[in-house]
Amino acid sequence: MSLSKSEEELMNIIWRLKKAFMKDLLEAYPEPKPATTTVATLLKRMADKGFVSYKSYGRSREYYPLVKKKDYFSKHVKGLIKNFFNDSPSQFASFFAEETNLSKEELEALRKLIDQQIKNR
Amino acid sequence: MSLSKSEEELMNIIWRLKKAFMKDLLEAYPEPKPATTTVATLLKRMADKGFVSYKSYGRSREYYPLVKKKDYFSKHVKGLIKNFFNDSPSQFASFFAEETNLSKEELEALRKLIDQQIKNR
DNA sequence: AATTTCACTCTACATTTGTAGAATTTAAAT
DNA sequence: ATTTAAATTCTACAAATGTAGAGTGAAATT
Repeated sequence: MSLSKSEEELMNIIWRLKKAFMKDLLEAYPEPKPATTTVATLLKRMADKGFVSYKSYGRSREYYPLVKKKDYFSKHVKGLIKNFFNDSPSQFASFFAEETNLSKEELEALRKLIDQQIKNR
Repeated sequence: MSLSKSEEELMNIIWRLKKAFMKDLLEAYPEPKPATTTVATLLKRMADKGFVSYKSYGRSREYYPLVKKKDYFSKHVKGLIKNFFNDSPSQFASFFAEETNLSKEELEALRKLIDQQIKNR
């Protein structure tokens, strides 16, 4: 089960805030903000799908993520790689290096990182 | 306008084959293959969305992509980066380098590529 | 020429998604 | 205690998606 577009948007807010009440979520939305009921519906669906949970405080709830952003994202990228790059991360990586417009600084930082990785093997 | 999950799957087949008649598409599908009419519906929707077109040969059509895989994919990754990494490709890159399990060889190949990129600036 | 086969169109329908009003609950404020 | 305000639930509904049967027309086969 995965999140839809607008659920994903909300999920991002929740990850960012770490935990939040309804009003925090609404505040965090950019204009034009959705109706409270819309967010409530999304939250319910996301809870059903197992992506968020909450702690009740009287009338209201403090929502928090059940899935780590890293994990969610990992799965995402893996899907992309599988679909578009014959399941080959390196094929993907080279595409990425060529196509994304990284600045010289960014590229150098990235190289440093890769060196680090190589050492760690 | 973007492609749905199953449209994307079909799109991948079309990219792979470069051009294809209905029967080629069906052949290319893994088991369990969808009904012809299902594929036809998807093709129609994809044509409406501007992702594929076709050349008619009598009773049947030869379909081909209107959008390059590279371009489609690019947009995809940009979206991901925007959503999950504050719009920072390098942040994404480092995540990628850390999380994806590239082999030493792959990492070295990737470094070579990055060096190339750095030179080209 | 008659029949079979294939691709396409039309129609259909269940599920998921995006969005939100109405009603309800309940805490907070007066 | 009464009113108000916020959060939740219920209900709804249009659009998008996944899937495919029925019907049609034309090409290929017999």
